[in-house]
Amino acid sequence: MDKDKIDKKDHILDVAERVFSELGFDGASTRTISGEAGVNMAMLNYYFGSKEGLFVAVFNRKIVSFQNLLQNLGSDGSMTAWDKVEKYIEMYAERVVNNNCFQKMLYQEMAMQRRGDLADKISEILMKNVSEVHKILQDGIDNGEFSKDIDMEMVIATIYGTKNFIINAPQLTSSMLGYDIQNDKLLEERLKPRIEAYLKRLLKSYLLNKHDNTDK
Amino acid sequence: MDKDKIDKKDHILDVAERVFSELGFDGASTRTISGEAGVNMAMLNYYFGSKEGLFVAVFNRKIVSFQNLLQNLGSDGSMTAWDKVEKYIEMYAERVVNNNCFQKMLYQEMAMQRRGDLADKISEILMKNVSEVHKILQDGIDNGEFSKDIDMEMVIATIYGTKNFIINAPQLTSSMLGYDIQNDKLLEERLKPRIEAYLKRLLKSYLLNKHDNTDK
DNA sequence: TCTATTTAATCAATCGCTTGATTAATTTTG
DNA sequence: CAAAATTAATCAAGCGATTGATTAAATAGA
Repeated sequence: MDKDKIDKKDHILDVAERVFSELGFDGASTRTISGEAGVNMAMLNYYFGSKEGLFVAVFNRKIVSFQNLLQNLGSDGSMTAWDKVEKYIEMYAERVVNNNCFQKMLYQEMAMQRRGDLADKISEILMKNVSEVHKILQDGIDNGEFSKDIDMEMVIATIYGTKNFIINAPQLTSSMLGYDIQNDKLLEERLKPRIEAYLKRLLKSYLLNKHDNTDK
Repeated sequence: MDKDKIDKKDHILDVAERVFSELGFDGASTRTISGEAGVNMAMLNYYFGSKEGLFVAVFNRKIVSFQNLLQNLGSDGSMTAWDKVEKYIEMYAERVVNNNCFQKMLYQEMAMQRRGDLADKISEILMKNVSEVHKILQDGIDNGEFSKDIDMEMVIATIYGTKNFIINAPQLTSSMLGYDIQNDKLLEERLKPRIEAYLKRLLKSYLLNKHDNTDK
């Protein structure tokens, strides 16, 4: 049946997503992926053309949800800029829990920029999100909510970077925080609200604060 | 000659460090490393035992400079806690320029936590740095300089994460910032001072600021 | 409707290649 | 000469990819 076919491809993508993010592109062999998915090795090439094709397929499946996450938020006229930032932080913290496996793989692949076209494609997609946040921040500056001399690009780097660091260096951050962030329960109940509260307050004091010009 | 031997090993380590950080552990083959270093492949095993031994050797060579970077700073009684934070940010921004190649590899390896013992070793080393920063922040709280309810661990994640994000996703951040951060000149003249100024102000407003307790 | 034909899905087997590592022979050094 | 350093050649293992055969499903022809 058609439904079964789609399910099977989706199942492969699910497994591939997990294995890729656990072992990286190189570390994840097609044998491992097909083995864990319970399908013949040749099926990967049959469905996705190549190993890289499979990787791209995993990536593409996520793009849609990536795309429109911010769209509505940015164009919502009923919220203040700061409300939007808060809302974005909440959406982002949510992804920490749900998509961290995939995002880990994504930034791994981007970090070692082999297969340059793919890394470019990834960053091109992410730039759309960046642009949306950028727009929100710019609006906040324009309407006087935010300090006019904030470094918008660095703020974005902080939001993404803080989360990525915690997720991508789990041994270190688990040791730092005193609990295992690879444990889903602890991730949801402790880390997620903590990141959320922290980022809100950190950015609130930076964006809204009126800075004095006296440098020590 | 003894000097030549040491030079040769050091040359291999230089090349290995670069190739590892460009291609990752898996992507960097021993043939590539030995080829670019201009030595026979077997020399890597002759000198370092194995590929992983070579990686550890590259890592160990850096440890010493890692270790004592913060040591003096933390135990300096003549500085305020905030002065120490500023100084640390400056030291850290300096490393952005000088060691980003190595640090990239380091976080790559930690991210995909295969070869668990190695990743554990890396994070164990880094925890020493984390502890030093933690101590500085705690001192600041204790003497009333910093707000008592700051999230110290998250602050650390922000410092490391912001920089790592910029360095590890160069395509994305170059596109964001409008100039190529892989260009050493631009990295030194534009990115480094920018990160420095940004982190100082970001953390200053967070650490020193007195927050009101009204949540919208 | 029943059969014939085409298409899609799946498989085991294997191809050529690269990997990290090792060997044994050779060269250099002291 | 003996020890250390270096080399070319080779190893088994694992890789991604492809093959040709087999099965299941869909379609067409009577």
